[in-house]
Amino acid sequence: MTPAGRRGTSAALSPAAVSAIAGELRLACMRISRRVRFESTHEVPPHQFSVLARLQEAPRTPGELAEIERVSPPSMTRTVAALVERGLVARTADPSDGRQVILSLTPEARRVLREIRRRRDQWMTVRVKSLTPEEQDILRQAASILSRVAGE
Amino acid sequence: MTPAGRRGTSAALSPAAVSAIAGELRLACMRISRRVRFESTHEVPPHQFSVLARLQEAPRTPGELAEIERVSPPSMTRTVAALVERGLVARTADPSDGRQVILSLTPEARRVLREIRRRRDQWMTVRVKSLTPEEQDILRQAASILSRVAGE
DNA sequence: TATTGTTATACTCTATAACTATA
DNA sequence: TATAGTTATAGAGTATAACAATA
Repeated sequence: MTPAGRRGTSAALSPAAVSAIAGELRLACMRISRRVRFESTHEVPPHQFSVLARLQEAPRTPGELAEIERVSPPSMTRTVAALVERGLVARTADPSDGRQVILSLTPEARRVLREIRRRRDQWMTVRVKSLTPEEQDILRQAASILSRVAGE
Repeated sequence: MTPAGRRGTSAALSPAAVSAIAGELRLACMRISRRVRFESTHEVPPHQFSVLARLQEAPRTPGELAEIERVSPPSMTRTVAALVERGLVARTADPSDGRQVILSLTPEARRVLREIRRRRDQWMTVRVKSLTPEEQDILRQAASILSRVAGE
């Protein structure tokens, strides 16, 4: 009866133990995030990257982007203008509503996004590679749990 | 011979598998970090929080802080001025070198830091609590591995 | 008249260059 | 003369308020 681990079933952890795990995980995630951001921040500033990522999911209007990114419409106008200027975002008129503008990624933007993500993943890949197979296996299982936690 | 997991020993993962795990972990960490930051960002802006955290490690001069935070000395002057104004940082003259200034946290700053960290940890604690004991156990093991990865 | 988006203006954080005080 | 820190000034990003075009 080990305290936990290596078994198909585990005893429930004490609230204090859960808090300790949560605190350590939280801090580790924030540190990793900072390191990764620092690694790839020289191509596109964070707020521009965030908008590009949203537009990769689907074309959107400036108003939608402002709401999603929790930023004011004038700020989004400015950010979008910078991205259009850089040739990363294309503007097209909405055929059914003349007030709206449809924003979408250019091929160049898709290339830039791929490159940034590749570099970010590489930072983490190098570190996971250096772990033992047992540690890698724990992280394999943790990855799907943390994805679920992050997505909630 | 299971592909991986539940055993004391694991087979080495393929490079592609390692990359996939790293990518998923990286993304999850960044999402969690963003959520946590959003949760507690209303007390002190990020750059001020970062300086307070550095000063909690040890009292430092403005120049040291500027170098650590990779920011220009004038920017640090400004950030420090705001923190002094808010009563979170105290300035004392260096007795051995009249050009330098020693910055340290006030008791109020320690209280604010505790409160911010408490709220951040709480966000994560709530989510870890909702997992099964088996999942919690995986995260318990993952936490120490990720801490090591983050600290490198 | 309401909605979408932009322009006008101001505040904050960042930077580089110039300046003051001390070593 | 070199170093620590501040002040002067300018460049992004954010915001609110006012405006133009369309529904």
